[in-house]
Amino acid sequence: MDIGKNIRIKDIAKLAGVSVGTVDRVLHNRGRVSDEALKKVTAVMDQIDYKPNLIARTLGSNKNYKIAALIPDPTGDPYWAQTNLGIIQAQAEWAQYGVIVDTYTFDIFNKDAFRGLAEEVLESAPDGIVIAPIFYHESLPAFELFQNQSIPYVLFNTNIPEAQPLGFIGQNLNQSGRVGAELINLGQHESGTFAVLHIDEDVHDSIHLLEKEKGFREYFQEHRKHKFEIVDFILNPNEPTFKNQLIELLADDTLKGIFVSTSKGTAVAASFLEKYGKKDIRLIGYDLLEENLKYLRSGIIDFLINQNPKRQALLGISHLVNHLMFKKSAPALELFPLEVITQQNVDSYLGSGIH
Amino acid sequence: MDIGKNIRIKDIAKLAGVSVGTVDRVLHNRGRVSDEALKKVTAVMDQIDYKPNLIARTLGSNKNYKIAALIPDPTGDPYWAQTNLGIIQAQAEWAQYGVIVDTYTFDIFNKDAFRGLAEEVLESAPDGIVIAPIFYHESLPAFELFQNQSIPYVLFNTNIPEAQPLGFIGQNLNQSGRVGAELINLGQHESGTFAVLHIDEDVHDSIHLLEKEKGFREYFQEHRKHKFEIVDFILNPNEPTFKNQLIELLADDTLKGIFVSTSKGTAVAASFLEKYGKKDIRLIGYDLLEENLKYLRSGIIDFLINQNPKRQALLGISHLVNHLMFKKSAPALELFPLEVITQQNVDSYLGSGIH
DNA sequence: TTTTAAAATGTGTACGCACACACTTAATTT
DNA sequence: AAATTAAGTGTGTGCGTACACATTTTAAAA
Repeated sequence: MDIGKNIRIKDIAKLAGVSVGTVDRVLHNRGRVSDEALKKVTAVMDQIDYKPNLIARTLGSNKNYKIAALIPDPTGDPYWAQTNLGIIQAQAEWAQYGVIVDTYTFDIFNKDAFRGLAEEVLESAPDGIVIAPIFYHESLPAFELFQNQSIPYVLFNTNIPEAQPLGFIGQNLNQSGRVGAELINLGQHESGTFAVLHIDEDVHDSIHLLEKEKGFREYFQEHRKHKFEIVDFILNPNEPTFKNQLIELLADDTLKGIFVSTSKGTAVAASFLEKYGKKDIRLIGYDLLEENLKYLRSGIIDFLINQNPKRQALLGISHLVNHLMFKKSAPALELFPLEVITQQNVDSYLGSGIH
Repeated sequence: MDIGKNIRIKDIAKLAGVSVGTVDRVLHNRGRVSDEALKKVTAVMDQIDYKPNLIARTLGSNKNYKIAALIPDPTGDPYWAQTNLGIIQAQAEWAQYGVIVDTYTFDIFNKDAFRGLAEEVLESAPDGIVIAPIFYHESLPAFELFQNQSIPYVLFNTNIPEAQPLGFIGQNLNQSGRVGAELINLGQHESGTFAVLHIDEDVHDSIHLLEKEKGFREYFQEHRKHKFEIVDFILNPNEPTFKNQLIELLADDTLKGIFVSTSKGTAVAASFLEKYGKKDIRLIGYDLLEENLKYLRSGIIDFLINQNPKRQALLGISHLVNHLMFKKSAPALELFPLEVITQQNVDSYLGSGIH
């Protein structure tokens, strides 16, 4: 291995017996180059392993990139607040590289407002967009707009197969449900009932939640050691019937475990288990939200599956910057590991700067 | 927020009414600067938020950094092979920035050879060192050598409190044992026996393994719901008595679970459980080694705690590069999350490029 | 006061790449 | 054959920082 200096364009030029300008034209195939010169340069290129100095390249173009982040309003919403933290961290991390991240938030109950927002974003002419497209139908026209203006965009949190983004960052929801099933099933030696709860103020992403339930049920079909009954509920905590529905569920003495498909719903379910002294019912939910941590530490919640909303946002922006600034491509599909959080390992996650 | 161009040294100079050279001297406090000039520059610095352009800075210094990685010989050792993979990945990742990583391997049974290696490494005059210091006593003089030559070094895998490295990358072993205890205890409703096995060809890091056991036992002292007996063994698979010791252990009908403190030992224990049809005994071990994955998928192993040797090495080198090249400091203590791996989430870990 | 040293400050260049522009040579047109 | 256009090629500059070196200013010594 030759340890010395890296090969520069200048070196290629010298080896090929042409000027740096010609090499530059060959490398980026711009301008015109004679067949003869082209041959000489490509001959050298085949011989050596030229790796452009990304630092120098970036310094030269030295643009100030503007990135737009579209997420649901994080105010009073612990899940999207985590996402927002990821955006803020990305902002701080990339600020010194001249990257500016503008966050645009929308009301998760107001689909119409979302339509207008996409246009508002475009007016600011961003160089790239990261978006958590929780509205399926309303997102499609937005993507078309982005595509027309050829603005690269990255999806996270919710995947939309019809879109053609730079990449998607999230988790395999079906497999996530299977993990939930596996954890709820562990060490259960008697038959009984498991409940799947979709607790959400809104139903916009119920499709995604149902994907988790599908995985959950599939697991038990493949591992039918004991006879388990699985019941499922789609609950809205704002409905007056909500409380009674849960109480009725808890009254079932055969209930062995509860799998909550939403992060916010997890704490709600936990509060009921605590209130009615049902500590022995295994509870599995999502995400390291403050409330959830409290119940995890007190033993009400047994497992949390970490969706890592913060890092999803952080990585989404990093992908975009790598694409824009360093012309580095990232995998189109970045599926995060399905992290299992328990009382004993939760601190190791909270302490780790990466997560 | 002012979106325009970032503030450059040139701008500070103009605002302070001095030259860029003076600003440079103030920023890096080199050379002499008059009180008056110092005051003018610091006054401007207080006003504005100057963030040096790391790209330009790096381009200028444009050195070829040489990093030495000291690890146990990965040949025929799946754990250190993972570590080696991390080094190779780091190599590829940083190659275009002019970073060269030289790997020095040593025999885990030959402490004397290790002493010589440290000197050999120093002869190559590396700019930084990453090291997995599995020999406690033999490492100390090596660190002193590094310190004397003021070569920055990063520890990973094994922490040595007496050392003064740039940072340590690893896990909290006590807490790791607690996680093992928690997982082995989950859903166990009858009293019985748990075994802690330290299966290792060598005893050099038994101190560290015992730290895991300590955490394991502490967990049960704090959560004494049922009456559990905990037995522990330090076993060498090369000893002739090894097989019988394990068979004897498995003959105990009250045995509910086994916690293996080493990654290689995990597969060994699994093979015994499989051979003697003791599938119901809960088995918890370490790391995503090929062998372990096989037993995890077949259900012999119930949980693996991921120590992520690959990423430990990768991150160790990244820390060093950030320090050398970008003058960015990293946390002195990077404790990885204690990742719980199960049959259902293992693929999400293997598929993820980050892990 | 002049000389000499020290302190303070300014100027210039390299780092590697991208891109603008000027220049040379060859091919057409007038 | 001269003038014009096009094709091909080389030169030069900026990006922001770091650092070497030249230059100016100030203080101390002769």
